[in-house]
Amino acid sequence: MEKTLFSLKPVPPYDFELTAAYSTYFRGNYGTDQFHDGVFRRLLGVGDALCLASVSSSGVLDFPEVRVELTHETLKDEIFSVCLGLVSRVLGLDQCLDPFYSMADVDPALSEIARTLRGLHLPQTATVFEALVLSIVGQGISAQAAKRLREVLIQAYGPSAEIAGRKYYAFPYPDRLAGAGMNGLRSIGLTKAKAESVLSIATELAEGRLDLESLRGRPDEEAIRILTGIKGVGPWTAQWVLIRGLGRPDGFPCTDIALLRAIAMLLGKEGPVKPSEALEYSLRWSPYRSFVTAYLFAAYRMGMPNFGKQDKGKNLKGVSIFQRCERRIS
DNA sequence: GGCCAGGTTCGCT
DNA sequence: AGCGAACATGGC
Repeated sequence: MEKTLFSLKPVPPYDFELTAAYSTYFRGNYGTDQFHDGVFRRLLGVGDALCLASVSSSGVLDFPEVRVELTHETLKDEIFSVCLGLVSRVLGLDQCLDPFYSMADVDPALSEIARTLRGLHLPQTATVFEALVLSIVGQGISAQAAKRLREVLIQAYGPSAEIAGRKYYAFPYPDRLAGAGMNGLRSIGLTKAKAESVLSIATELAEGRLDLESLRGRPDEEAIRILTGIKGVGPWTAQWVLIRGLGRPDGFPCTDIALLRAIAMLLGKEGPVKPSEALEYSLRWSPYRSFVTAYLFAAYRMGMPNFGKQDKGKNLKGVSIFQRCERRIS
């Protein structure tokens, strides 16, 4: 194993800790991602090689810099740039938040959350395939159940490497999931419908009959049309792929129950908010609705005041990350 | 044990 | 167009 060091400069403002914590859903471990003691780790599949990225902050909010350590078995030079590109994508280093903040600053409902979470970028998956599969797996079940199912899938079929006495998993390649077959996918707890959907996508991808990465070059509406044309992929899933996989700024999964709850709280509504109402209201946030969605989820998970989940606010070794961010409100 | 969770499809009216 | 059922799992 070799180690190679790099330094990258994210677009400011960039809160490394907050963004890395968000990528693990404020739980320290989530699927392929780990964030402990200020170090974010993720095993990356590059071609037929594996590379562990260990990332930590070496800057501050408005002058951000991250230190990237790549652990690998003698990689070719050109592979490094691929790895760094993936790190940048996964941690959202290149996103510019300024236009979103300009919009949020003058929105009474949003301004406090945006200020509190200033520097939170939107973590993305390494591939569109990954976002799609993770979303399908998480359909219609609780966040806890989704986390568990995703982890089982990754650990059962993802390539792994043991480094410094610790085991890491990369996200499964399409051919591995295709090879798992219905039996394999059912056995980890997917419904028949989800297993069929994942299997068909993985198979078509592995056989080169489907190219999800090419969605990056298409406009939102077209990407949605193509995605929802896939069996098992509805509007909710397509919007999350837009946000998590394609890094688009204006995704909005208006049928998401947790998002609807968050919006109800944001607007101080007692009863449930209907998807159509949420969608109509959200138009004022366009074209930055992906950021709104993520910031609402983050606020919810961090247990911001009047935002539910107070008990879950303590994470990262019992210290509420909210308490750290709270100091920003003047 | 029942019901709701970060939905989608299919088969009915 | 709109409604209900089935689907697997986790937590309360």
